[in-house]
Amino acid sequence: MSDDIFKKIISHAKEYGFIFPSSEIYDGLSAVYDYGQYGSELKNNIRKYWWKSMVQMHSNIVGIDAAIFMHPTTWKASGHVDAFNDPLIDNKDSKKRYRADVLIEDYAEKQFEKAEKEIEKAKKRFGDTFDEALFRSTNPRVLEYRQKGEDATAKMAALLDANDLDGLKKHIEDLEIVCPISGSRNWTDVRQFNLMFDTKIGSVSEGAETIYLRPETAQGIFVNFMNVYKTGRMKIPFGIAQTGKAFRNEIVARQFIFRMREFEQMEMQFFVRPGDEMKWYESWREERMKWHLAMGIPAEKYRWHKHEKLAHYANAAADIEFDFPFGFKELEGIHSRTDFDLTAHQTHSGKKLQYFDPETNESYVPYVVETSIGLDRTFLAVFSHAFEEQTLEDGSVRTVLKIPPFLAPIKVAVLPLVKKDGIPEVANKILDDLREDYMVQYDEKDAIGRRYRRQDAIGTPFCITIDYETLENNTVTIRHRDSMEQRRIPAAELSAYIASELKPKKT
RNA sequence: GCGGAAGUAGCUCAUUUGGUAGAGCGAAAGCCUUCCAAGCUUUAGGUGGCGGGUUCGAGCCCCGUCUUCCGCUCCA
Repeated sequence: MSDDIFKKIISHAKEYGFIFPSSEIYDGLSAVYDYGQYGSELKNNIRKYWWKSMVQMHSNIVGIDAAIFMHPTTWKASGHVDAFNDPLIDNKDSKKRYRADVLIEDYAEKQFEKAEKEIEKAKKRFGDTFDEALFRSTNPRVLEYRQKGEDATAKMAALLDANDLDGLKKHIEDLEIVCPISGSRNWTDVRQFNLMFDTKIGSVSEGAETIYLRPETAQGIFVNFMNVYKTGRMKIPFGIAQTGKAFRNEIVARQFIFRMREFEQMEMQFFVRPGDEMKWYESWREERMKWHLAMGIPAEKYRWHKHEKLAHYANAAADIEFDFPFGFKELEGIHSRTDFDLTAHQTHSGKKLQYFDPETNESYVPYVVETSIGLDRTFLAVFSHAFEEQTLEDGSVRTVLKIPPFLAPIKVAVLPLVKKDGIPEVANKILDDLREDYMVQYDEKDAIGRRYRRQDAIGTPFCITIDYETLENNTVTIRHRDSMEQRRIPAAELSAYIASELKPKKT
């Protein structure tokens, strides 16, 4: 059902110039897409809406545009080099994939549990006279289990450090670890999945250094913290915002533009005094949800998802999920990142990344509350929610994109009712007047009803029609996309009227 | 990456057992029209994903490959 709608949405996106598969004439490139003539407009408008809300509307937030290439140490400090390098292994019978290190850790955990069980059993047997500490340190069974577990993880750590994947596989086989699903020991080789893209910097290939395409934009903000703080006369609390491309070599990339290898993030890192972070975390959660709702999309399409298991850098995290055609999925994350990143960069760079607080007369590494939203995902949220096939009273079907007017790629279509009697000339005059302020389109081909439908299909909120009455009193009709209703207004008032209709909703 | 399904015009699809491709919508040019798709004329657009094999002959059968879609571990 919704699968069907999703397919229609993808087709529509292509057919009307919103999104094309990348390099399609060469059969495309998996999980990479291009934005077409209307798609890039919509995407730009969403980005502008975000930038205005975050930067222009906050006197204590500034924007930057950091490079995609960054010094390789950045990613050691951020934890991405380690966290994004997973050794994976498949069980050939169950077809399940596991992280090799997790399998071994689970095995070790099992050994520890066995040791605890021995202790429990002994407790029951000896009753009150039981000396747990003595038993724990002397019982051969307990010691053996604990030793097994510790050996397993110690050896694993050594193998991981040496990047010895064959050794890791042998280790799993030696420990006789079985797949929890199939129960078999029929394992594939261990393979390393590096989720960061790398490339070489330097024109000569020897001596060239491996660098990564950033997997998140946030680090470009952290490494510029001192620059912005010093040159921008910033006082805590303050934020730094940035939009830009990020790259992840996802193992599976799916669901149209929802998960792409190359995607665009809109992030804001908000620097606060340590201890204040929960207050700001709550406040930004509220503010970000308002931003979504101000697009006029109903609240029931959104929900919160609180993280139980936190990433290595966070002490609180929640996601805004959106009801996509394939279900509720993450759209934006609001994370309290503590001082993890700045402290890590301070350690790795040897440079002080601290804020001097004149009120308390002391320096500290600020805490960070991050808002991080996927631009492509927001695009998909807006687009998929806007897509509608309406059955009208006469039984005809109207395909319409109910994109929030202020985000629509084309704001106004100017349509002469007929192609004669000087009407196109008047229409072109009006078109030129509006072009200065709005993305406009002119169409004189085919019956008027068909032209309306064409504009509906690309989400144009307003169609202006010039008719014979225009020639008499210089008034035109303006048709609203969603209601299909028209009103007649003087041509001179058009620009002001449209401007007032294009404001985002206040919440 | 593994398993399953599928790749024919911009989109949705047809071509019944192999005989060298069609429709609807869409697009373009024009005609007709004073306000909500489907009026008329004309036109463009496909090396049937790509490569190989079987055959007198392959969109259809076989193999390989690429891509997409649906499930699994990662994530914005």
